[in-house]
Formats: sequence, C-alpha cells, structure tokens
Amino acid sequence: MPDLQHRLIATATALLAEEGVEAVTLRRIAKDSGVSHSAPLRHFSGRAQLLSAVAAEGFAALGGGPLPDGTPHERLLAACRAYVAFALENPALFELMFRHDLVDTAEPRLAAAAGAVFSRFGALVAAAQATGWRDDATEDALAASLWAALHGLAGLRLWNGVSTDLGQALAVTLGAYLA
Amino acid sequence: MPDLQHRLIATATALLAEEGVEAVTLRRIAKDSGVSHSAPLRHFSGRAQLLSAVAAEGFAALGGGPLPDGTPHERLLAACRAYVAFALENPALFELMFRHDLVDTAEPRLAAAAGAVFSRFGALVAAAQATGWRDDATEDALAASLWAALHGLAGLRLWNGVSTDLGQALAVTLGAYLA
DNA sequence: CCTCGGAGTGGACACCGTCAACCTCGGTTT
DNA sequence: AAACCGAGGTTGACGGTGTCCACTCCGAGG
Repeated sequence: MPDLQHRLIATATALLAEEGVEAVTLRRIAKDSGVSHSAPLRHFSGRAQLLSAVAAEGFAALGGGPLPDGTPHERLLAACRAYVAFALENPALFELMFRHDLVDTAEPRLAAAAGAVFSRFGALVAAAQATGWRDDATEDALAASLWAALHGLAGLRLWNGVSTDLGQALAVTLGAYLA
Repeated sequence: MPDLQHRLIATATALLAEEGVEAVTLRRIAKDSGVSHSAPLRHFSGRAQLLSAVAAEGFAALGGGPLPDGTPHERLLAACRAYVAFALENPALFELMFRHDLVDTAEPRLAAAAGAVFSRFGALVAAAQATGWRDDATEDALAASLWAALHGLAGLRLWNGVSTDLGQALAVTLGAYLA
C-alpha cells in the first residue's frame, strides 16, 4: 500500500461522494483506509489540510475538462454549461470546494487550483469580448458576474428550496448574458 | 426570564453574528443563556430545529424589508440590491440560511419563510414583466435565474476566492437582466 | 392535600479533532 | 559491523459536541 497520502485523499473523495460532506471525518477516512485513527495526521496537519487537498482535486477536475472547438462564444457557452453540470454531478464535492470553514483557502495548492479555474474562465470571457461581445464591460467584472450567475444557479439547485426547472433557468441566464 | 425558547433563539442569533456559524453550538447557546447544557432540548428537538428557527427569522428579515415606491422596474432593482446587501451585512446568518446540513429544510416555519421570500420576489418579477420587461421568459424561470445570479454574487463574495469589485460585478449582473 | 406534568439539571454515551508517547524498521553514519 | 535516527504507524488521552436518560422542582388542577 504505497502512498498512504494519496490513498487517504482517494478514500475521502469516495466517502464524500457516497455519504456527503458530514461523513468525511478524519477517523472515518482512517478506518476506511485501514489505518489507525490518527495516521492521517502524519500526512496532513489537520482535517482542513486533507479536505483542502480533496477540494484542490475538485477544482482541478472542474477546470481541467476539455472544451470543444468553435467560436469564442461557443466555447464560453460550453464552459458555462460544464460548470453547472459539474456541480450537479458532484454535489458534495462542489459544496466542499466553497466551504471556507472546512477548507484552508490559504493552502497554496488549493488557492492555485481555484485561481487557475477563474483565470481560465476569465480568458474565455476575454476571448469572447475580443470578438465584440459585451466589450463595454471590464473583463474582470463580467467574468465575476457571469461566474456568480452560474454559481448561484448551482447553489440554489443543490439547496432544496426552489423547485423550478434548472434547465429553463439556465437558459434564461445564458440568454441574459450571451444574447 | 420568561420564554426561554425565544431567548435561546436570540442568543443563537447574536452568537452567530459575533462568532460565526461554527461557534453556534447547543452547549454554547445554553451557557450564554445561563441554563444547563441540555435545557435547549426541552424546546427544540435538536440542534437542527434551533438553527432552523434562527434561519427562519433570517428569511423573515430578508423578505420583510420595505421597498421604495416607484415603477415595477425600480422596485425589482431595489429588491435585488437589498438581497446582496442583506448577505453582506449578515454574512453568517445568510450562510446558515442555505446550509441544508445544519438546518431542517422541511421545518414548516422555515419552509414557509423561505417560500414567502421567493414568492414575493416572483411577484416583483411578474409585475415588471407586466410592463413589458422580458415578457418572453416564463416568470418562474426568470425569477429563479435572477435570484440565482444575486445569490451567486453574494456567495462568491462571502467566499474569499475572487477579489473583483462586487459593485462592478453587481452592476454588470443587473445590466444583463434589466437592460 | 395530593398528584401530575412541564421545565430545568446533571450524568452518561458515542463520536469527533488533536496531541503526546511509544514502537518499529530501513537507511545512514561512524 | 554497530550504532543511530527519523519517517511513518499505533495507542491512549483530553476536551468538546449532540443527544438520551433519570432525576428534581414547582405550580396548576383534581
């Protein structure tokens, strides 16, 4: 069993997907990995560090997906759809990624992974703006606004309070920005 | 000291605002209220119920604010600004209100309070649509989309990852929908 | 007067994160 | 070759948490 460190991350990721963020406890991860309850502390300075590693992988997966060829417009649209699709397919992971109380946002690898996602998204926005789309707004503000719109869509969906069809709402959102 | 029940909610709300959601523990609420550690269980079936009551008051405060007179357009705009202002002024409360792991979303009073906010928002959207604004979209989808955009703006702001100016991003968001 | 039930208390249990002491064993140094 | 030592894993402990249970207290109703 080499690399207990990676095995712990894998166990935690699996546990997260199967039983939700509340079940991802250090002792549980250790037990599921077949080691003693405090073995994880040899590889992570605490729970936050371990969860940060899981979240960092989440950001890497979120930002690492390939985008189809096409116009900047089409590529940006695909990225938007991919964002909310990722959130719906990995609800617990998506939740964890933005839980600043569980995760150490200052953790370098996590901050880098999250920053990479945002800067990649910003580049897509800038490319679309270069073709004349919404070039009145600054790239930063536009990217933040659009990201927030998608983020909120996913967040409200994962929350159970609103029951309206996500597909329709997403269409309205994309229409508001990309039309 | 009458009405320990209400006192517990008040203590929890204050504790939430002052020290964040992680500090709001049953034992801490009890101690700050001057009662024994398990007294709250006489009035709430568990932590989730107590936090649900706090969250319900949050929704009531969020949805209870007065709106200025004016055109439906202006009133909707004011509601949008009020939403993100509320989130920034009560970050921990806002967070709690959407934490389905801490709160019992099926709790009737909480569900009613949250539903009231959404339906009030929907009415504002419908009124604006009646004046011809974006009357191509269904009211449900439009309201959900717009709410999500605001919600995401607030959420990303409370998260520390993006550093762009919230005012600019909000202006872009409102421009995308209300222009 | 007695009872009886709601409200508060204190103790217990299981679980959690974290820390400190210990043990083991493979590689390094002398 | 012998002594060492540190990385990695184990065990046990501590304080904190939510929740259950047995107990007490007191005031209202018969």
